[in-house]
Amino acid sequence: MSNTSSLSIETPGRERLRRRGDARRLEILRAAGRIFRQRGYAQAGMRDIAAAAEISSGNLYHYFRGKHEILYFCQDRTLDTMLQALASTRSSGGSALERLRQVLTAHVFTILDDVEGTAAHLEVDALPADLRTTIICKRDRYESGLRRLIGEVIHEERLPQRDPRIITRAMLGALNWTVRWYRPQGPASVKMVARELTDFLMGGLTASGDGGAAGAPGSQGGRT
Amino acid sequence: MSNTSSLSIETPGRERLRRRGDARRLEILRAAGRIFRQRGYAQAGMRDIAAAAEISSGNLYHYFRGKHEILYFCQDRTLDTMLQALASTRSSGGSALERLRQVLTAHVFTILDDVEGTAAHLEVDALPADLRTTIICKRDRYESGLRRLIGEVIHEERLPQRDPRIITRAMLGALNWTVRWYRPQGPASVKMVARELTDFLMGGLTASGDGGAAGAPGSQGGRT
DNA sequence: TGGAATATTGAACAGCGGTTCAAATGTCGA
DNA sequence: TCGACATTTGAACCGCTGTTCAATATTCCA
Repeated sequence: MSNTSSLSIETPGRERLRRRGDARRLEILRAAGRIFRQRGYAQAGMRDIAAAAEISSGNLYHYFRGKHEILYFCQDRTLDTMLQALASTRSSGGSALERLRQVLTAHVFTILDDVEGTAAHLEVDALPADLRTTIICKRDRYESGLRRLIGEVIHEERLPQRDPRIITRAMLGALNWTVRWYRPQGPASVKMVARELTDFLMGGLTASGDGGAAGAPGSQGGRT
Repeated sequence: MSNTSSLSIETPGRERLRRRGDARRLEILRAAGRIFRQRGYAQAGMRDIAAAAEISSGNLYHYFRGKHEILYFCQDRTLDTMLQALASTRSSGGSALERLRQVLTAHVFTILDDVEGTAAHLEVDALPADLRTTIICKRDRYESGLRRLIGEVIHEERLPQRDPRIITRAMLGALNWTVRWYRPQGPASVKMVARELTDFLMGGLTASGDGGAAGAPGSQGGRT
């Protein structure tokens, strides 16, 4: 966080200033996160972000090198939250099934929460190469942690072997997709959505291990 | 498709010309679809699309009113394919479970197929208002068709009641998310991905109807 | 209080990218 | 072959948007 080159001795005053700067920096990130979720990175203008943060557009550049960096820190913050949730369940001592449920629920909240929620971590492609590799690395850490957890569930519950990579991504897809359709004004609360989603992802639609008749491997309809 | 104002009588020659124009129009849409999937709508430039379609940038405007319209037709085509798949299973006479499996598989192919696949239908927000409403309407028709099918499955198989709207969107999320991670050069073929995904979505992770201990409604870790 | 460092502003800049356009070329029926 | 119409081109246009900058205001320590 502290990016100030520590050449000068930090007097108490300086310290307070820096703190105030960091606070403002966080406000900006929150505002940017909101705008990004509303319009997407490409559509969000610096002037929009500035307005949402209630400062002038030029002033943004006093806290960040540019739009890229704002996006970068948004993503970084979100991923940190998710990694933290992953880590905290690891020490919770529950069964793998319970821990997975906790992680999935936390994921929904991290994305959708109206105050702190961000979906910026979905726009990786918008980052320049150097920043992108850092983020992708962190994202992969989260994904592989989740994958390992899913692997544990499969092992503990003696479920039929499946490719955990694809299952992980299926879950991430279902979770991340919520930003595309969830609206706070809508009928469902974040809590309800998280509940229903995890229920579905954990339990699945059918009671049998294999989803019914393995129908029609041959192509049918449209252009399969 | 035929947008030519039908004031003039169509001579056989005109007809052939129009057909040739339509063929080119389709080539452009295919090329645009590829570019959109690679870079996303915002990052895709008209000059890129033109290059991919092997024509000059200015010439694009002889076939489409602008970038918006290209996206529009891409989305329209994709949705038509999906609606067709939905309709064709309806008359296939299989059980609801089988039909759902078919639709999910077809969905993956429609998105990921290397020749015809498009993911443009995910970028609804980029459209201007008038075009957007048309597309959203069609997309909703697909979604509600899928939702109905899922409802039938729940009813036929006597599964525990859940909110079909959220389940539908969970499935759509898992399916549509594939564009974010699937790479043709990667280890898995489209067929394998479709198979694993539908297996997961149909059968679910666990054998029991309710995914294990309903762990910890209380908040834990991170900022839930 | 004075002065140095920090914050803040809004106008100006720059270039990227969608679009337009006049001109050249190709196509087809008569 | 001629004329009408479709097709194609590439340069020029222009508005939008990220960014810069010089000037002004604010903050805080001595």
